Amino acid sequence: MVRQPSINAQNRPPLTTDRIIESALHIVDGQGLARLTMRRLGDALEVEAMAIYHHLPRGKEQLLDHLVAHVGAMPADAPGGGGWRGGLMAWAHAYRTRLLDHAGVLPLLVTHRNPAALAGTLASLREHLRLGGVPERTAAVAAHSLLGFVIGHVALEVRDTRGDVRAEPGEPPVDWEARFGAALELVLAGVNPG
Amino acid sequence: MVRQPSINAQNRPPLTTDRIIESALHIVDGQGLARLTMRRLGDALEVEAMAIYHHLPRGKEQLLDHLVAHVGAMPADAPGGGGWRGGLMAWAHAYRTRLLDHAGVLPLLVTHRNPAALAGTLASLREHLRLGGVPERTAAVAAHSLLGFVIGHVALEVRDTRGDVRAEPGEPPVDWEARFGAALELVLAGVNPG
DNA sequence: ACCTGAACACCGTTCAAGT
DNA sequence: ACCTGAACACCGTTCAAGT
Repeated sequence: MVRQPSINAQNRPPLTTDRIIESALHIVDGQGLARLTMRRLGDALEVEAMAIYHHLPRGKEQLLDHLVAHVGAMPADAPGGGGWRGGLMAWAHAYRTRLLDHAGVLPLLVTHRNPAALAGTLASLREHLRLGGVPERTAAVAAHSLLGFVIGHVALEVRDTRGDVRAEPGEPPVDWEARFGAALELVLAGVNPG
Repeated sequence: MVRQPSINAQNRPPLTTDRIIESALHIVDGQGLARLTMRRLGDALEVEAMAIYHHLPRGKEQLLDHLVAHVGAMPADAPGGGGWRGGLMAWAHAYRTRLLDHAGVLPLLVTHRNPAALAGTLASLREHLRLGGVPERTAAVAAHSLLGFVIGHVALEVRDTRGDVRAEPGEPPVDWEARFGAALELVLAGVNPG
């Protein structure tokens, strides 16, 4: 074991904005949004809570803004082999997975917080449709329709599934993966090129 | 002025669960969810915060559960003159208005909190479609698709509009009412009876 | 430049006490 | 039964101080 010269006395990595975001997301994913506090985040980073303010001067607000950007930004690629419809379906499935993996930040997504966070994602959806031959005006409507649908559908999923799995008397449990796919086809069916 | 006999010494109406919910919703609508605290709610009701716990033993959690139920529950009527499609469009516009009026509770809607809150609304949508001749399986998918779409689309609206009206350089401001209507038609276009 | 420690003004909630 | 008042364990954040 060769000791590095001039290693930090406490032997810990320097505090960076990226490490703060990553650690915050880890807390939200594992314990829920309510348990994300500056003091707990400081503990996780082995630092006093107040040290965070040196990297995020606007404090917790700025931290939450970063979480929204981190989870909500996911541009769609230009339409490829599967055609624009197939490309959008793949994007929707991937975006759904992202939202489900970070369901704790979903409440932050339906707020005015960080208005620019979803702008890039929306713009890429419009461009994807435009390149697929969908006229400009329809593309704008379809982009809002698709992104809104995915967010709202995941909200319904989270609402129904998270928590203890209790057998309901009447109805069988919903296969959300299949349900989402079917609803997605229904939504995209209404979009016509030209 | 005839004085009522046995009037309350403090001359205030008795504290009820309904008055608590109503007052809480008023705070959320006017000042935002973050400013809804048990102490402020007590002030608004001219009561000590701790008095609320006598009506809502589970405290703030139970209060928020009530807000979700109050805003999220809005069954669709059976299909009438305008046909099932027209009925669903009217319902969607009304539900959108409801959500926009109480945008502060939207973050609570995309949580596992009060899982039963939207069950009645969803069931009424399924029944509406079923009565309109849409087969059972398609109706279930379409109900999730429609409710998810409305919630998600309102989320995008809130995200874009709330806050200071700043003129963006490139794009003109979105007419959200029209955009929602167009996207709604697009979503419903995919639903076919029989 | 980067982090700490104490302090301030808040929270939600409990618990014994009042009427 | 219904409400109060004090208390407890937390919050986010400021600010002067350390290195």
